[in-house]
Amino acid sequence: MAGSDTRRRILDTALAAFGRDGYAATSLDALAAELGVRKQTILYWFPSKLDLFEAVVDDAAEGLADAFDDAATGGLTGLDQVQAIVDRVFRLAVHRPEVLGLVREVTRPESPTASRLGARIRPLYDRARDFLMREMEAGRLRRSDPAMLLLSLYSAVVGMVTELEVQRAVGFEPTLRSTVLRRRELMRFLRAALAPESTAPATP
Amino acid sequence: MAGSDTRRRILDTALAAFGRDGYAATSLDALAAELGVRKQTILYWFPSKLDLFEAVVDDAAEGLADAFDDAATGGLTGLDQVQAIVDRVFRLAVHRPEVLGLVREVTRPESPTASRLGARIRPLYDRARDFLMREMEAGRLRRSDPAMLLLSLYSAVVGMVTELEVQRAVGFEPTLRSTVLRRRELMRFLRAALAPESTAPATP
DNA sequence: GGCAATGTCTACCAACTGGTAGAGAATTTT
DNA sequence: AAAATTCTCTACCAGTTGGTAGACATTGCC
Repeated sequence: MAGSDTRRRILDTALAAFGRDGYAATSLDALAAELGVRKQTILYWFPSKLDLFEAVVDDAAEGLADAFDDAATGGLTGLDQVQAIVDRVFRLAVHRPEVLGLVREVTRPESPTASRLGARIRPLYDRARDFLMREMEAGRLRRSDPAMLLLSLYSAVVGMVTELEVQRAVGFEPTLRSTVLRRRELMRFLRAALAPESTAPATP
Repeated sequence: MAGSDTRRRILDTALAAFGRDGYAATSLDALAAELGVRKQTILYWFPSKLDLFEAVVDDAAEGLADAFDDAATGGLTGLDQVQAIVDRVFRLAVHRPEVLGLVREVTRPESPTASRLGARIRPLYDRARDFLMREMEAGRLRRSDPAMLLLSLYSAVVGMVTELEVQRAVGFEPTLRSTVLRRRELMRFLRAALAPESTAPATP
């Protein structure tokens, strides 16, 4: 079964390439060269470039779902659960930045599979919303529109993480220490915004 | 001087296309077709595709700088100044989403001009950092690492705005009302994180 | 050993890519 | 009016793109 190993390798390498360079800028020839294989081998396993991309998206979505499951099986609640998920996403971002690059690529409205992502992400989204509603109901999170809040969370986390790239663009290389600091900063952000209203900071 | 009008039109259309589809997925032929002109006319004004892209980036950076200037000339301070800038960015995002799309494209590490953006954005960045430091010094903003905070702000705002796209991907069309709500939600976020420490919300 | 299935390859191809060379209008300068 | 400049065009081109057709090798099965 060396074959399905090839399939696996193609998926992994393609994920890295699509996540790094984007769909359009990734050519099958370049991909094949990176794999030490001919382009036609790729087309044997995936009938077209678009098919390959969709398979990669599905694969990545599965991986993301697993990561969330992993973070959600500790029986945590409220802010602790949120923190666990943020930690998990950060860890993912550190040793597999391509995955977030792919998310970024695929959420572009003109992406070849913008709608497909919708279907794949939807279950994750629904589960997260249910969690937030439950926690608000129980008074462990500040009450607000859970859908809106979720989008805020998503944008804060992904924004924070992908902006490692911006940091590079602005001119300084991100260090391990700065990454840790950033995660702490983000958690302060989230705690401030999510903690139940006990003592509201007065703003005239 | 119909010529420099052509140049202007090329810049505008190219900004839209690059911001919408990305650099690699935008072909000069398609661009020319959209402009009702031959590809060679584009290459007359900009010697190569990359030159065009750089010109577009410079143009957009200039526009962004103007927008910030516009928001910063009211003599506001502290959170009010932050709010004014956020409002301005949101307004930009609503009627010129391509600009933010371009920012997104250009902050990708493998972008053809990742480093160039650095140079163009740098002045904006420095100015903003100076402002934050001044306001922290004066006790009008909570004290923290200004560089880090700025990146957080950037990611929160851009994340929030570009995530209109994610919202579409997840399946529902963003309405005017939801956009307004989102901006309000973001400002709550920012106020919670930026307000000077008066009554710190207790978290055990 | 024969054979069928699986997997990778070579050889092509039409369409499209960014880019060059230079002709022909239109406008401005003299 | 002639000449020069500015602008857009037609005609190409070499390289790359995703994709097809089919030969060749390898494997497991009878």
